[in-house]
Amino acid sequence: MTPRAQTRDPELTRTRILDAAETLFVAQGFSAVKLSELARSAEVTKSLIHHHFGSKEQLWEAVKNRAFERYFTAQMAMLEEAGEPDAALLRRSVEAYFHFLRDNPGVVRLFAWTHLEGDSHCGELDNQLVGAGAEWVRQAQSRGLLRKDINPTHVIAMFVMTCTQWFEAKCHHQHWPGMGSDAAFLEDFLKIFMEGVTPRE
Amino acid sequence: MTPRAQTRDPELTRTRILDAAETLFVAQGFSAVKLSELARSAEVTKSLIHHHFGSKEQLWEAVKNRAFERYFTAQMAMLEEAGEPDAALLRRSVEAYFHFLRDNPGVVRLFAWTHLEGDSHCGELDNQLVGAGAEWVRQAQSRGLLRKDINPTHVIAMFVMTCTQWFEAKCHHQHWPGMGSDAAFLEDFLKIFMEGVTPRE
DNA sequence: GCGCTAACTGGCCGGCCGGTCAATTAGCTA
DNA sequence: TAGCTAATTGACCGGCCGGCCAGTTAGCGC
Repeated sequence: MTPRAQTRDPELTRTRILDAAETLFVAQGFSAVKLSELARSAEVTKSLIHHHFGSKEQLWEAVKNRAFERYFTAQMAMLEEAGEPDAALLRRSVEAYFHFLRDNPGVVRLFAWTHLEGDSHCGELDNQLVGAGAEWVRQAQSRGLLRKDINPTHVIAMFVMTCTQWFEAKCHHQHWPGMGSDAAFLEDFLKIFMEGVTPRE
Repeated sequence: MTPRAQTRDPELTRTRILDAAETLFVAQGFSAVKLSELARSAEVTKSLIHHHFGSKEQLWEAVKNRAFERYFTAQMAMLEEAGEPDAALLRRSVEAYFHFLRDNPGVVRLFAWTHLEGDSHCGELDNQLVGAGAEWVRQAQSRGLLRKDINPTHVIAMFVMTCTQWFEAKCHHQHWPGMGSDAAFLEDFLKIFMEGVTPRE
Protein backbone atom coordinates (compact mmCIF):
# COMPACT_ATOMS: atom_id res chain seq x y z
CA MET A 1 0.00 0.00 0.00
CA THR A 2 1.84 3.10 -1.18
CA PRO A 3 0.96 6.00 1.17
CA ARG A 4 -1.90 8.04 -0.25
CA ALA A 5 -2.23 11.83 -0.18
CA GLN A 6 -0.51 13.20 2.90
CA THR A 7 -3.83 14.50 4.19
CA ARG A 8 -5.95 12.67 6.78
CA ASP A 9 -9.70 12.69 6.75
CA PRO A 10 -11.11 10.00 9.02
CA GLU A 11 -14.69 10.79 8.10
CA LEU A 12 -13.97 10.39 4.42
CA THR A 13 -12.08 7.18 5.14
CA ARG A 14 -15.02 5.78 7.06
CA THR A 15 -17.42 6.54 4.24
CA ARG A 16 -14.99 5.17 1.65
CA ILE A 17 -14.87 1.93 3.59
CA LEU A 18 -18.63 1.91 4.11
CA ASP A 19 -19.28 2.54 0.42
CA ALA A 20 -16.95 -0.19 -0.75
CA ALA A 21 -18.31 -2.57 1.89
CA GLU A 22 -21.88 -1.88 0.87
CA THR A 23 -21.08 -2.60 -2.74
CA LEU A 24 -19.40 -5.89 -1.91
CA PHE A 25 -21.84 -7.06 0.75
CA VAL A 26 -24.79 -6.28 -1.50
CA ALA A 27 -23.22 -8.22 -4.33
CA GLN A 28 -21.88 -11.24 -2.44
CA GLY A 29 -23.38 -11.37 1.04
CA PHE A 30 -21.55 -11.22 4.34
CA SER A 31 -19.50 -14.39 4.43
CA ALA A 32 -18.38 -14.36 0.81
CA VAL A 33 -16.69 -10.99 1.18
CA LYS A 34 -12.97 -11.06 2.04
CA LEU A 35 -11.52 -8.23 4.06
CA SER A 36 -8.47 -8.15 1.84
CA GLU A 37 -10.63 -7.68 -1.24
CA LEU A 38 -12.62 -4.99 0.53
CA ALA A 39 -9.46 -3.17 1.59
CA ARG A 40 -8.19 -3.19 -1.97
CA SER A 41 -11.50 -1.94 -3.29
CA ALA A 42 -11.71 0.86 -0.72
CA GLU A 43 -8.04 1.71 -1.23
CA VAL A 44 -7.21 1.41 2.43
CA THR A 45 -5.24 -1.07 4.51
CA LYS A 46 -6.97 -3.95 6.20
CA SER A 47 -5.80 -2.63 9.56
CA LEU A 48 -7.60 0.63 8.92
CA ILE A 49 -10.88 -1.22 8.55
CA HIS A 50 -10.34 -2.82 11.93
CA HIS A 51 -9.31 0.52 13.38
CA HIS A 52 -12.54 2.18 12.30
CA PHE A 53 -15.04 -0.64 12.66
CA GLY A 54 -13.55 -3.23 15.00
CA SER A 55 -14.47 -6.37 13.12
CA LYS A 56 -16.05 -7.65 9.95
CA GLU A 57 -19.34 -8.25 11.78
CA GLN A 58 -19.44 -4.72 13.17
CA LEU A 59 -18.74 -3.32 9.72
CA TRP A 60 -21.62 -5.35 8.34
CA GLU A 61 -23.89 -3.92 11.02
CA ALA A 62 -22.72 -0.40 10.19
CA VAL A 63 -23.39 -0.94 6.50
CA LYS A 64 -26.89 -2.25 7.18
CA ASN A 65 -27.72 0.52 9.62
CA ARG A 66 -26.64 3.25 7.24
CA ALA A 67 -28.53 1.74 4.31
CA PHE A 68 -31.73 1.16 6.26
CA GLU A 69 -31.60 4.64 7.72
CA ARG A 70 -31.41 6.00 4.19
CA TYR A 71 -34.32 3.77 3.19
CA PHE A 72 -36.31 4.82 6.22
CA THR A 73 -35.87 8.56 5.70
CA ALA A 74 -36.64 8.27 2.00
CA GLN A 75 -39.85 6.39 2.76
CA MET A 76 -40.77 8.82 5.51
CA ALA A 77 -40.34 11.73 3.11
CA MET A 78 -42.57 10.00 0.56
CA LEU A 79 -45.16 9.37 3.24
CA GLU A 80 -45.20 12.96 4.41
CA GLU A 81 -45.59 14.50 1.01
CA ALA A 82 -48.50 12.16 0.31
CA GLY A 83 -51.04 14.62 1.70
CA GLU A 84 -54.73 14.01 2.21
CA PRO A 85 -56.29 10.64 1.51
CA ASP A 86 -58.04 10.51 -1.80
CA ALA A 87 -58.98 7.70 -4.11
CA ALA A 88 -55.75 7.77 -6.12
CA LEU A 89 -53.31 8.00 -3.23
CA LEU A 90 -52.96 4.27 -2.79
CA ARG A 91 -52.19 3.85 -6.46
CA ARG A 92 -49.58 6.60 -6.34
CA SER A 93 -48.02 5.05 -3.22
CA VAL A 94 -47.64 1.68 -4.89
CA GLU A 95 -46.08 3.30 -7.93
CA ALA A 96 -43.73 5.35 -5.78
CA TYR A 97 -42.63 2.30 -3.81
CA PHE A 98 -42.15 0.24 -6.95
CA HIS A 99 -40.03 2.94 -8.56
CA PHE A 100 -38.05 3.46 -5.39
CA LEU A 101 -37.06 -0.20 -5.37
CA ARG A 102 -36.33 -0.14 -9.09
CA ASP A 103 -33.96 2.79 -8.55
CA ASN A 104 -32.36 1.32 -5.42
CA PRO A 105 -31.57 -2.29 -6.22
CA GLY A 106 -29.01 -2.39 -3.43
CA VAL A 107 -31.71 -1.91 -0.83
CA VAL A 108 -33.66 -4.86 -2.16
CA ARG A 109 -30.66 -7.15 -1.97
CA LEU A 110 -29.68 -5.90 1.45
CA PHE A 111 -33.17 -6.68 2.69
CA ALA A 112 -32.94 -10.12 1.16
CA TRP A 113 -29.60 -10.91 2.83
CA THR A 114 -30.89 -9.80 6.19
CA HIS A 115 -34.06 -11.84 5.76
CA LEU A 116 -31.97 -14.92 5.15
CA GLU A 117 -29.87 -14.15 8.19
CA GLY A 118 -33.07 -13.93 10.20
CA ASP A 119 -32.16 -10.39 11.21
CA SER A 120 -35.42 -8.75 12.22
CA HIS A 121 -33.86 -5.41 13.14
CA CYS A 122 -34.55 -3.74 9.80
CA GLY A 123 -38.10 -5.07 9.91
CA GLU A 124 -38.66 -3.38 13.22
CA LEU A 125 -37.31 -0.18 11.76
CA ASP A 126 -40.23 0.25 9.43
CA ASN A 127 -42.89 -0.50 11.99
CA GLN A 128 -43.53 3.24 11.95
CA LEU A 129 -43.84 3.28 8.18
CA VAL A 130 -46.24 0.38 8.08
CA GLY A 131 -48.16 1.71 11.04
CA ALA A 132 -48.67 5.03 9.29
CA GLY A 133 -49.62 3.34 6.04
CA ALA A 134 -52.09 1.05 7.76
CA GLU A 135 -53.58 4.02 9.59
CA TRP A 136 -54.12 5.74 6.27
CA VAL A 137 -55.84 2.63 4.91
CA ARG A 138 -58.05 2.54 7.98
CA GLN A 139 -59.13 6.13 7.40
CA ALA A 140 -59.80 5.45 3.76
CA GLN A 141 -61.89 2.45 4.78
CA SER A 142 -64.02 4.48 7.17
CA ARG A 143 -64.56 7.10 4.45
CA GLY A 144 -65.75 4.39 2.12
CA LEU A 145 -62.78 4.73 -0.26
CA LEU A 146 -61.57 1.18 0.39
CA ARG A 147 -63.45 -1.99 1.26
CA LYS A 148 -63.77 -2.51 4.99
CA ASP A 149 -63.43 -6.30 5.31
CA ILE A 150 -59.63 -6.39 5.02
CA ASN A 151 -56.91 -5.96 7.62
CA PRO A 152 -55.26 -2.60 6.75
CA THR A 153 -51.79 -3.92 7.50
CA HIS A 154 -52.35 -6.70 4.98
CA VAL A 155 -53.11 -4.15 2.28
CA ILE A 156 -49.74 -2.50 2.88
CA ALA A 157 -47.95 -5.83 3.20
CA MET A 158 -49.40 -7.13 -0.02
CA PHE A 159 -48.07 -4.42 -2.27
CA VAL A 160 -44.78 -4.08 -0.41
CA MET A 161 -44.15 -7.80 -0.75
CA THR A 162 -45.10 -7.95 -4.41
CA CYS A 163 -42.86 -5.02 -5.32
CA THR A 164 -39.99 -6.43 -3.26
CA GLN A 165 -40.22 -9.90 -4.74
CA TRP A 166 -40.49 -8.55 -8.26
CA PHE A 167 -37.03 -7.03 -7.99
CA GLU A 168 -35.51 -9.56 -5.62
CA ALA A 169 -36.29 -12.56 -7.79
CA LYS A 170 -35.92 -10.84 -11.12
CA CYS A 171 -33.34 -13.35 -12.32
CA HIS A 172 -35.82 -16.08 -11.50
CA HIS A 173 -38.91 -15.01 -13.37
CA GLN A 174 -37.65 -12.63 -16.00
CA HIS A 175 -37.43 -15.46 -18.51
CA TRP A 176 -40.83 -16.91 -17.73
CA PRO A 177 -42.85 -17.23 -20.94
CA GLY A 178 -45.02 -14.17 -21.48
CA MET A 179 -43.52 -12.12 -18.66
CA GLY A 180 -43.68 -8.39 -19.38
CA SER A 181 -41.52 -5.41 -18.51
CA ASP A 182 -41.35 -3.63 -15.15
CA ALA A 183 -43.95 -1.14 -16.30
CA ALA A 184 -46.26 -3.77 -17.77
CA PHE A 185 -46.18 -5.87 -14.63
CA LEU A 186 -46.79 -2.87 -12.38
CA GLU A 187 -49.74 -1.90 -14.55
CA ASP A 188 -51.32 -5.35 -14.32
CA PHE A 189 -50.61 -5.60 -10.61
CA LEU A 190 -52.33 -2.27 -10.06
CA LYS A 191 -55.32 -3.38 -12.13
CA ILE A 192 -55.84 -6.38 -9.88
CA PHE A 193 -54.86 -4.70 -6.65
CA MET A 194 -56.91 -1.53 -7.07
CA GLU A 195 -59.92 -3.46 -8.26
CA GLY A 196 -59.52 -5.80 -5.33
CA VAL A 197 -59.46 -3.12 -2.66
CA THR A 198 -62.23 -0.98 -4.13
CA PRO A 199 -65.52 -1.33 -2.27
CA ARG A 200 -68.50 -2.93 -4.09
CA GLU A 201 -71.84 -1.24 -3.81
CA MET B 1 -13.63 -40.38 12.61
CA THR B 2 -14.14 -43.73 14.29
CA PRO B 3 -15.06 -46.25 11.60
CA ARG B 4 -18.81 -46.62 11.36
CA ALA B 5 -20.71 -49.83 10.80
CA GLN B 6 -18.59 -52.20 8.71
CA THR B 7 -21.18 -52.03 5.98
CA ARG B 8 -20.82 -49.87 2.88
CA ASP B 9 -23.73 -48.23 1.14
CA PRO B 10 -22.56 -45.55 -1.28
CA GLU B 11 -26.10 -44.51 -2.17
CA LEU B 12 -26.99 -43.99 1.47
CA THR B 13 -23.76 -42.09 1.99
CA ARG B 14 -24.57 -39.80 -0.92
CA THR B 15 -28.00 -39.01 0.42
CA ARG B 16 -26.64 -38.55 3.94
CA ILE B 17 -24.22 -35.98 2.59
CA LEU B 18 -26.90 -34.36 0.44
CA ASP B 19 -29.32 -34.17 3.35
CA ALA B 20 -26.82 -32.63 5.71
CA ALA B 21 -25.61 -30.26 3.01
CA GLU B 22 -29.14 -29.16 2.22
CA THR B 23 -29.81 -28.41 5.86
CA LEU B 24 -26.66 -26.36 6.23
CA PHE B 25 -26.84 -24.56 2.88
CA VAL B 26 -30.47 -23.68 3.48
CA ALA B 27 -29.64 -22.30 6.90
CA GLN B 28 -26.39 -20.46 6.13
CA GLY B 29 -25.95 -20.08 2.40
CA PHE B 30 -23.15 -21.43 0.26
CA SER B 31 -20.09 -19.54 1.43
CA ALA B 32 -20.83 -19.64 5.14
CA VAL B 33 -20.87 -23.44 5.21
CA LYS B 34 -17.58 -25.13 6.12
CA LEU B 35 -16.86 -28.53 4.69
CA SER B 36 -15.51 -29.70 8.03
CA GLU B 37 -18.78 -28.75 9.75
CA LEU B 38 -20.73 -30.47 7.01
CA ALA B 39 -18.63 -33.61 7.31
CA ARG B 40 -19.23 -33.72 11.06
CA SER B 41 -22.94 -33.17 10.60
CA ALA B 42 -23.23 -35.89 7.95
CA GLU B 43 -21.03 -38.23 10.03
CA VAL B 44 -18.67 -38.70 7.16
CA THR B 45 -15.08 -37.72 6.43
CA LYS B 46 -14.34 -34.62 4.39
CA SER B 47 -12.54 -36.73 1.83
CA LEU B 48 -15.66 -38.74 1.28
CA ILE B 49 -17.54 -35.62 0.31
CA HIS B 50 -14.90 -34.89 -2.31
CA HIS B 51 -14.96 -38.48 -3.44
CA HIS B 52 -18.70 -38.39 -4.10
CA PHE B 53 -19.20 -34.81 -5.27
CA GLY B 54 -15.85 -33.46 -6.39
CA SER B 55 -15.97 -30.02 -4.86
CA LYS B 56 -18.01 -27.77 -2.62
CA GLU B 57 -19.46 -25.99 -5.67
CA GLN B 58 -20.52 -29.24 -7.30
CA LEU B 59 -22.13 -30.38 -4.07
CA TRP B 60 -24.06 -27.10 -3.92
CA GLU B 61 -25.27 -27.70 -7.47
CA ALA B 62 -26.31 -31.23 -6.58
CA VAL B 63 -28.23 -29.99 -3.54
CA LYS B 64 -30.04 -27.36 -5.59
CA ASN B 65 -30.85 -29.74 -8.40
CA ARG B 66 -32.30 -32.35 -6.09
CA ALA B 67 -34.38 -29.81 -4.19
CA PHE B 68 -35.72 -28.11 -7.29
CA GLU B 69 -36.54 -31.40 -8.90
CA ARG B 70 -38.58 -32.28 -5.83
CA TYR B 71 -40.25 -28.88 -6.03
CA PHE B 72 -40.93 -29.30 -9.71
CA THR B 73 -42.49 -32.74 -9.47
CA ALA B 74 -44.61 -31.70 -6.49
CA GLN B 75 -45.90 -28.70 -8.43
CA MET B 76 -46.46 -30.77 -11.53
CA ALA B 77 -48.52 -33.23 -9.53
CA MET B 78 -50.61 -30.42 -8.09
CA LEU B 79 -51.13 -29.00 -11.56
CA GLU B 80 -52.25 -32.32 -12.99
CA GLU B 81 -54.78 -33.12 -10.33
CA ALA B 82 -56.27 -29.64 -10.76
CA GLY B 83 -58.72 -30.86 -13.41
CA GLU B 84 -61.08 -28.74 -15.45
CA PRO B 85 -61.08 -24.96 -15.17
CA ASP B 86 -63.87 -23.68 -13.00
CA ALA B 87 -64.35 -20.48 -11.06
CA ALA B 88 -62.80 -21.76 -7.84
CA LEU B 89 -59.72 -23.41 -9.34
CA LEU B 90 -57.56 -20.30 -9.17
CA ARG B 91 -58.41 -19.86 -5.52
CA ARG B 92 -57.58 -23.47 -4.76
CA SER B 93 -54.28 -23.17 -6.64
CA VAL B 94 -53.23 -20.17 -4.62
CA GLU B 95 -54.11 -21.95 -1.41
CA ALA B 96 -52.24 -25.05 -2.49
CA TYR B 97 -49.14 -23.07 -3.41
CA PHE B 98 -49.25 -21.11 -0.18
CA HIS B 99 -49.55 -24.27 1.90
CA PHE B 100 -46.82 -25.99 -0.06
CA LEU B 101 -44.40 -23.18 0.75
CA ARG B 102 -45.52 -23.13 4.37
CA ASP B 103 -44.76 -26.84 4.63
CA ASN B 104 -41.46 -26.62 2.73
CA PRO B 105 -39.61 -23.68 4.20
CA GLY B 106 -36.32 -25.03 2.88
CA VAL B 107 -37.46 -24.56 -0.69
CA VAL B 108 -38.27 -20.93 -0.06
CA ARG B 109 -34.83 -20.24 1.38
CA LEU B 110 -33.10 -22.20 -1.36
CA PHE B 111 -34.89 -20.08 -3.94
CA ALA B 112 -33.84 -16.95 -2.09
CA TRP B 113 -30.17 -17.95 -2.00
CA THR B 114 -30.16 -18.75 -5.68
CA HIS B 115 -31.87 -15.46 -6.49
CA LEU B 116 -29.15 -13.59 -4.65
CA GLU B 117 -26.52 -15.57 -6.49
CA GLY B 118 -28.19 -14.55 -9.74
CA ASP B 119 -28.62 -18.21 -10.62
CA SER B 120 -31.43 -18.34 -13.16
CA HIS B 121 -31.32 -22.11 -13.64
CA CYS B 122 -34.10 -22.89 -11.18
CA GLY B 123 -36.19 -20.13 -12.69
CA GLU B 124 -35.90 -21.77 -16.08
CA LEU B 125 -36.96 -25.04 -14.52
CA ASP B 126 -40.44 -23.83 -13.83
CA ASN B 127 -41.02 -22.28 -17.20
CA GLN B 128 -43.20 -25.29 -17.87
CA LEU B 129 -45.16 -24.79 -14.68
CA VAL B 130 -45.75 -21.11 -15.34
CA GLY B 131 -46.50 -21.78 -18.97
CA ALA B 132 -49.16 -24.30 -18.03
CA GLY B 133 -50.60 -22.00 -15.38
CA ALA B 134 -50.71 -19.07 -17.76
CA GLU B 135 -52.37 -21.23 -20.38
CA TRP B 136 -55.06 -22.15 -17.89
CA VAL B 137 -55.60 -18.45 -17.09
CA ARG B 138 -55.89 -17.73 -20.80
CA GLN B 139 -58.60 -20.37 -21.17
CA ALA B 140 -60.43 -19.05 -18.15
CA GLN B 141 -60.27 -15.57 -19.65
CA SER B 142 -61.75 -16.69 -22.93
CA ARG B 143 -64.57 -18.44 -21.07
CA GLY B 144 -65.32 -15.23 -19.22
CA LEU B 145 -64.23 -16.61 -15.84
CA LEU B 146 -61.41 -14.08 -15.48
CA ARG B 147 -61.05 -10.53 -16.74
CA LYS B 148 -59.39 -10.34 -20.13
CA ASP B 149 -57.29 -7.17 -19.84
CA ILE B 150 -54.45 -8.76 -17.88
CA ASN B 151 -51.36 -10.67 -19.01
CA PRO B 152 -51.98 -14.29 -17.88
CA THR B 153 -48.35 -14.75 -16.82
CA HIS B 154 -48.68 -11.75 -14.54
CA VAL B 155 -51.62 -13.36 -12.78
CA ILE B 156 -49.49 -16.38 -11.97
CA ALA B 157 -46.47 -14.27 -11.09
CA MET B 158 -48.46 -12.12 -8.74
CA PHE B 159 -49.65 -14.87 -6.45
CA VAL B 160 -46.42 -16.84 -6.66
CA MET B 161 -44.41 -13.79 -5.66
CA THR B 162 -46.73 -12.82 -2.84
CA CYS B 163 -46.71 -16.32 -1.34
CA THR B 164 -42.93 -16.56 -1.73
CA GLN B 165 -42.21 -13.23 -0.13
CA TRP B 166 -44.62 -13.91 2.72
CA PHE B 167 -42.51 -16.83 3.86
CA GLU B 168 -39.13 -15.54 2.71
CA ALA B 169 -39.36 -12.29 4.63
CA LYS B 170 -41.33 -13.60 7.57
CA CYS B 171 -38.76 -12.39 10.06
CA HIS B 172 -39.07 -8.96 8.53
CA HIS B 173 -42.78 -8.32 8.66
CA GLN B 174 -44.05 -10.70 11.30
CA HIS B 175 -43.76 -8.01 13.95
CA TRP B 176 -45.39 -5.28 11.92
CA PRO B 177 -48.24 -3.73 13.89
CA GLY B 178 -51.52 -5.41 13.06
CA MET B 179 -50.03 -8.22 11.00
CA GLY B 180 -52.13 -11.37 11.15
CA SER B 181 -51.41 -15.07 10.99
CA ASP B 182 -50.57 -17.11 7.89
CA ALA B 183 -54.21 -18.02 7.46
CA ALA B 184 -55.49 -14.49 8.03
CA PHE B 185 -53.08 -13.03 5.52
CA LEU B 186 -53.88 -15.66 2.91
CA GLU B 187 -57.57 -14.96 3.41
CA ASP B 188 -57.14 -11.21 2.89
CA PHE B 189 -54.82 -11.73 -0.05
CA LEU B 190 -57.41 -13.97 -1.69
CA LYS B 191 -60.16 -11.42 -1.08
CA ILE B 192 -58.20 -8.76 -2.94
CA PHE B 193 -56.76 -11.08 -5.57
CA MET B 194 -59.94 -12.92 -6.49
CA GLU B 195 -61.95 -9.72 -6.54
CA GLY B 196 -59.24 -8.15 -8.70
CA VAL B 197 -59.22 -10.87 -11.35
CA THR B 198 -62.98 -11.35 -11.55
CA PRO B 199 -64.55 -9.77 -14.62
CA ARG B 200 -66.92 -6.82 -14.11
CA GLU B 201 -70.13 -6.78 -16.07
C1' DG C 1 6.54 25.48 18.62
C1' DC C 2 5.27 21.05 21.72
C1' DG C 3 3.05 17.14 22.79
C1' DC C 4 -0.80 14.25 22.71
C1' DT C 5 -4.21 11.71 20.38
C1' DA C 6 -5.68 8.98 16.91
C1' DA C 7 -5.32 8.00 11.97
C1' DC C 8 -2.70 5.07 9.45
C1' DT C 9 0.95 1.49 7.97
C1' DG C 10 3.06 -3.00 7.15
C1' DG C 11 4.39 -7.07 8.77
C1' DC C 12 2.97 -10.83 11.06
C1' DC C 13 0.22 -14.81 13.17
C1' DG C 14 -2.58 -18.81 14.44
C1' DG C 15 -5.97 -21.23 12.55
C1' DC C 16 -8.58 -23.36 9.47
C1' DC C 17 -10.25 -23.48 4.78
C1' DG C 18 -10.98 -26.49 0.57
C1' DG C 19 -8.63 -29.92 -1.43
C1' DT C 20 -5.15 -34.02 -2.29
C1' DC C 21 -3.16 -38.49 -1.76
C1' DA C 22 -1.56 -42.92 -0.50
C1' DA C 23 -3.17 -46.72 1.97
C1' DT C 24 -6.91 -49.75 3.57
C1' DT C 25 -10.78 -52.59 2.93
C1' DA C 26 -15.72 -53.98 1.83
C1' DG C 27 -18.19 -56.15 -1.54
C1' DC C 28 -18.96 -57.80 -6.00
C1' DT C 29 -17.64 -61.02 -9.95
C1' DA C 30 -15.83 -64.82 -12.02
C1' DT D 1 -11.44 -67.89 -3.19
C1' DA D 2 -8.78 -64.73 -5.88
C1' DG D 3 -8.84 -60.30 -7.75
C1' DC D 4 -10.68 -56.02 -9.00
C1' DT D 5 -13.22 -51.81 -8.18
C1' DA D 6 -14.59 -48.24 -5.57
C1' DA D 7 -15.94 -46.71 -0.92
C1' DT D 8 -13.61 -45.01 2.89
C1' DT D 9 -9.95 -43.25 5.89
C1' DG D 10 -6.65 -40.05 8.08
C1' DA D 11 -2.66 -37.59 7.47
C1' DC D 12 -1.30 -33.79 5.15
C1' DC D 13 -0.82 -29.32 2.27
C1' DG D 14 -0.54 -24.54 0.55
C1' DG D 15 -2.94 -20.60 0.97
C1' DC D 16 -5.31 -17.18 2.82
C1' DC D 17 -8.64 -15.73 6.25
C1' DG D 18 -9.73 -12.30 10.04
C1' DG D 19 -7.33 -10.10 13.29
C1' DC D 20 -3.30 -8.05 16.01
C1' DC D 21 0.49 -5.09 17.17
C1' DA D 22 4.47 -2.18 17.27
C1' DG D 23 5.70 1.71 15.10
C1' DT D 24 5.07 6.14 12.32
C1' DT D 25 3.03 10.49 11.50
C1' DA D 26 -0.62 14.08 10.63
C1' DG D 27 -3.35 17.35 12.87
C1' DC D 28 -5.07 19.75 16.64
C1' DG D 29 -5.16 22.11 21.37
C1' DC D 30 -2.33 24.52 24.28
